[in-house]
Amino acid sequence: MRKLSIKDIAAAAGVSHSTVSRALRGSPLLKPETVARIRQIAQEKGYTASAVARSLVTRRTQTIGVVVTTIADPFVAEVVGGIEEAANDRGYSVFLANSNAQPEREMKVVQSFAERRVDGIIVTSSRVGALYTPMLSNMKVPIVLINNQHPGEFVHSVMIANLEASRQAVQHLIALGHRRIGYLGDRFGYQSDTERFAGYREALDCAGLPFQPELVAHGDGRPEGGWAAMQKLLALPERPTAVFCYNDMSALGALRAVREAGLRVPQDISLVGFDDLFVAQFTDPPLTTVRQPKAQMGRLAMETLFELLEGAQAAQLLRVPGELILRQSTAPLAGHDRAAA
Amino acid sequence: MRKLSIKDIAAAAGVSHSTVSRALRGSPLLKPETVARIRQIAQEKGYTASAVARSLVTRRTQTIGVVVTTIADPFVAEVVGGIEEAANDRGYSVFLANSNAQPEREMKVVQSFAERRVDGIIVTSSRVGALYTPMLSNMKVPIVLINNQHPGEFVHSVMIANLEASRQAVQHLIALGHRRIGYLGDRFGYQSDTERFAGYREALDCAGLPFQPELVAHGDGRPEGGWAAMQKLLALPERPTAVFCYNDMSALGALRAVREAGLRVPQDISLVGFDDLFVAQFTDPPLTTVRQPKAQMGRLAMETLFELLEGAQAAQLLRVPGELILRQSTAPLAGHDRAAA
DNA sequence: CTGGTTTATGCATACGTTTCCAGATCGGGC
DNA sequence: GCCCGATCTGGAAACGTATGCATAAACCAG
Repeated sequence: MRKLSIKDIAAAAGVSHSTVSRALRGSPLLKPETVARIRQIAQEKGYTASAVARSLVTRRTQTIGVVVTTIADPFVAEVVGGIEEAANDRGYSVFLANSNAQPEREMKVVQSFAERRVDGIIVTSSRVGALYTPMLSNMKVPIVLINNQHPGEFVHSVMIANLEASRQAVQHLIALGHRRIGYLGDRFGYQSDTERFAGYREALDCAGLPFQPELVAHGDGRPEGGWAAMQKLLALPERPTAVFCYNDMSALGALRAVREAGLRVPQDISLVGFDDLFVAQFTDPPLTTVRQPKAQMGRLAMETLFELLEGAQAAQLLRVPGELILRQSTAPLAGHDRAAA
Repeated sequence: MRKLSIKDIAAAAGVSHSTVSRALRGSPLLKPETVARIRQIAQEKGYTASAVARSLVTRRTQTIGVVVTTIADPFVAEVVGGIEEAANDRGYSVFLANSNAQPEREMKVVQSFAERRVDGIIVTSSRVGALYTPMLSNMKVPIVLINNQHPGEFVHSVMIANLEASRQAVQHLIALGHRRIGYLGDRFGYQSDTERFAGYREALDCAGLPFQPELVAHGDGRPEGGWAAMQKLLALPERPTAVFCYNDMSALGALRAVREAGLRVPQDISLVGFDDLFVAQFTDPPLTTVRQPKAQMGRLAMETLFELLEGAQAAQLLRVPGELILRQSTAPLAGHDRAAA
């Protein structure tokens, strides 16, 4: 038994297939009773319209492609949740594809999106650099990047306000009396690392604290790298009393390194993360961190895409503020009277 | 400038559009040099075939729909990662949709999948019950369920071997000398809860331990519910010395409740979870739990779907084993000599 | 009753592919 | 030189929908 088409139900209703098409789309040209009758019949027969045939003629698929490094990353998953929700609200479906941070794979999935004629594309935390953009921009669909890791002005993007957020985080440490504050960054030179580092520097400058290069260490954005980087900082002749970590994943590793060294957080060392992953609430101690409004960033990206699809102007770059979440991994410097800070 | 079609490049090559179609698909009918020439031209002109037009005639979209409760759930995200990977390996794209555990929304997205003519559907942790299946089965596409929460034989599914895994987890506690072992379950009566509870009972029976109803409490599968349920258990005149939690999320709440009661895990109470979420490695103490091979379950579901798509028989029910991961939230019963167990 | 509007419907075409069938070209055996 | 088969290519129809245009029916004013 073939899937039924508009013609089958046209035959059943004794009208032309154009009439059926109009009835189902709710055209005002038709007599209301005709519309009702046809819909009734379609319903009874269990007819479901073919979006693919529709797309062929309308040249719109009501579909967007989302490429992520890996959906298993909790940060990414929440962003995608926001995207999907916003898309679904407007009748769009989303294609999801993992790039696994491999440029060639990212190209491949974007190619596949092009063949599927998605109306737009959202890319999160792309690590694909300059070679990337020409390809993206010569396909005719609008593209929005979320927390893009390589600077570039040509496309639309929504990003966390890295500099302000990290400045605020470090200022929090300074307010607690800390003077030797480490920065645990990412060794790959991504934009978010660069910007967060800049915020760290700014906070030091504002407080008149000297920048000490030996207090900077680089991980890989994951617990393992954070662990190794933290060990270096702990091995310093004069170790930092507080460390601002590039992201929560690094902070997890850092936390472990501190504990393994027989020290306590926050009594011996204060730790701040970035992202506010779910896990941050459940570490020991719960992690002070900068919250990124992940789902909202997803929604925002989707809404930007909608504006673009409607031919409207859209902001080239949307910066959303982070929020410092105070938990128990930060404490006043031992022997420091907070009021005196 | 319109997107170019097969005809545009046919004109450029001085052949018919049928020939172009064959060249691009790699038909053996064509002279190899013709194929090469046409591909060359298509390449130069930046042609990308339209999957939607193709789908219309082939009646295959090379597309599958995945419906999840919410992609923000880390468990789900990993499963979806496995699905996407397996799909992508074979040239399939995946539509992702959140149901937010609302039946009507789940219906809606499945409807939308039907319109898009997906070749198959995968549903994870569906909480939609019986009313659901007729609809699913009368659309003609194959469906596979992952960890379905309502029993039913009509469709294909892959599930974790709940009973065996939970029996093993509880036996671990028994081996540690525990005798008063609590079960912290889910109050919604899902299949996974039922089965895990059965495993708990079996383990008690095997060890000749009495089942004590007061040692069973129900949460909601999330930290809040686990927290509340654990408080009840702690308030017992004679509290359990170990608790097996239905899932890691509940265990997180339980952990917090224990700590708030001024007790220590595992010295005062041993705790076991289920799922092995990422967070389980980073709690204090790290959580002993049953690992579900999430990505693999996703792959398996996808592969089952492929078999179905090829018209092959496929197992109605695939059970994958869990794996007990020993961490630091379980310890021998205080004053108990393990060797004597 | 007639002619001109308005209203409701049907016809035909287009969207961009795939694929069946027919036709053209070519080489070779007789 | 002719015919046959093999090899390659083109023509045309089909997939299921949307929509511009033509047309039929109904209405109303004169």
